[in-house]
Amino acid sequence: MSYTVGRGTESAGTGLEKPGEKLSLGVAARLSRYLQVLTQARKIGKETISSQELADYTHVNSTQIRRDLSGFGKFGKRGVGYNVDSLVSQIRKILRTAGQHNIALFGAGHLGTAIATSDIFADHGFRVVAVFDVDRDRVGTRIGTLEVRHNSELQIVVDEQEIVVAVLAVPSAAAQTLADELVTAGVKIIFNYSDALLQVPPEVTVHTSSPAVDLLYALYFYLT
Amino acid sequence: MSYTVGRGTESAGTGLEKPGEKLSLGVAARLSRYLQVLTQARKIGKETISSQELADYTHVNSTQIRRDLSGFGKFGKRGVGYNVDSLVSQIRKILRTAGQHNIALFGAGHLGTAIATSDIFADHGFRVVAVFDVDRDRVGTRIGTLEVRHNSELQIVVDEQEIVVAVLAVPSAAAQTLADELVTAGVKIIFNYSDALLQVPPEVTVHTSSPAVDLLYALYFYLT
DNA sequence: TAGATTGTTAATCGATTAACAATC
DNA sequence: TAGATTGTTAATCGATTAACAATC
Repeated sequence: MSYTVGRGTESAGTGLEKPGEKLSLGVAARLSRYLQVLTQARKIGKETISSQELADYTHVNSTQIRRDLSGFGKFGKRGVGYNVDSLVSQIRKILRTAGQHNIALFGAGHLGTAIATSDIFADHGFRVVAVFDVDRDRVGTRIGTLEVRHNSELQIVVDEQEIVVAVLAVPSAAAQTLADELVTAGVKIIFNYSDALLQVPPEVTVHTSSPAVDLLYALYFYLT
Repeated sequence: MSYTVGRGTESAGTGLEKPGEKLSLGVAARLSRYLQVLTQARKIGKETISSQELADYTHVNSTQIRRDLSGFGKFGKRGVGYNVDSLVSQIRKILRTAGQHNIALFGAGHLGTAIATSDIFADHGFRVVAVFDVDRDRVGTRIGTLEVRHNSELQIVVDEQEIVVAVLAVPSAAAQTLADELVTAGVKIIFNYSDALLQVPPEVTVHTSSPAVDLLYALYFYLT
C-alpha cells in the first residue's frame, strides 16, 4: 500500500502467466511473503511444506497460495507438498531478485547498528556495503566489518557500488535533506525508518516503516 | 496480510457503516495508513489536507480515500479538503484506538534501545512501560527513564500494567521460548522483530516485521 | 491401497477507478 | 463568481473461497 508502482495487466486465472508481464501488486506482495516464511522454514531444516502450513504462517488462504503458485508452474507434489528449497528458488526467479543487491545505510546510532549487525537483509540477498553518519565522532568507527563514513562521500559510494537502495535510520529532522541528496545521487528506493513524510520525485519509491500503525491495526481486531 | 483476524461483514458502498460492525481488513489497514500520514502532517503544522495530497503520500487512490472516509460521515469541506486535526480524531474513534495502551519491550540491545527511545510508538498512543532482558549485565541499567528488568518479572508486569502488546527485539534463537512465556502470561499481540517463525495459539496475533521482504517487493517494481 | 495434498473450476464478494454533480 | 474538492454513482476488475477431481 505504500508504493508507487505500475499496475499488473495479467488477467486472473489464466493459468501460466506470461514471463514478460508484470505481476499485480497483490501477487508480488504475497510471493514476497511466502518467500519470507520459506526462508525461515529452510533455516530450521524443513524440507517440504504444504499450502496449509504456509497459510498458517502467512495468514493467506491456502487455496490462494496454491493458485498463486500454480500460475507459474507445477511446483508441488500431490499428497506431499512443496519442496522448500526449490520453491525459494522459483519465487526468487519470479520476483527477479535472485541476485545480490548492495544497499547503503544512513545513521550509525542504535537503530543503524542494529540493522547493520543483523542478518535480516543478508538472508534475502541484500548486502550493506556502506554505513554513513554526519556525526564526526562516529565517522571512522567500525560497525562489524564496516567503517562509518561521512555523508559527504555519498555520491562516490553510490556510483562505485551501484547502489539503488538506501536505508534511512536517521532522526526525522534530517530525513528530508538526506532524501534530497539521495535522489540527486541517483538512488531509486528509499527505505525510511524515521517518521518523516518524504517528498521525492515520482521515479523514486519511498517505503516508510510504521510499526505503530501496524500495531494500531492489530489492536483494532483485538478490541472488536 | 499477516494477521489472524475475523472478516468484516459490511457490504461495500452502503454509505454509513453501522457502528457495531467490524471494519474489513482492507478498510482498517487503509485507515491506519491515513492516520500515519495525518499524524506526521500535523507535526509539520499542516491544517487541511485534500484527498489528492493524502493519495500522494499513501499511494492509495484519492477516490478510494474519499469513499473510505465518507462511509463514516461527512468529514471534508468541498473546495477545501479535510481538517487534519479533526480527521485524526475521527479515524482514531473509528479504529477505537483513541486511548493509551501500555506495551512491554523485550530485548535491551541496540534495537530495543532504539525502539524505547524513539517516539514512533508514543505518537500513536502506545507507551513503553517496561523493558526486559535476560542478560544480567543489562538488568538494572537504564534506557531513558525505564530500568531494564529481568524476564522473570514478566508475569507481574503484564498483570499490573494490563499489557496486551509485547514487542520482541530479541535474537531469533530466543524468540519462540519468550513467545510461549508471553502467551502463558496472557499477552494477545506479539510484534516480532526477529526473523523467527513463531508458533502461537489462534487467539494470539503475531506480526513479524520483515524489512527485507518489503525491499524485495519494492525492488521487483523497480527492476521491471 | 488409503490418506493427503495439489491444481483448478466456478461462484461470490470487495476493491478500484473514472466521472461528475454538489457545494464550499 | 470561478476554481477546487468532496461525496457518490456505476461499471469493471481482481481477490477470495469452497469444493473436488487428479494424483502422489
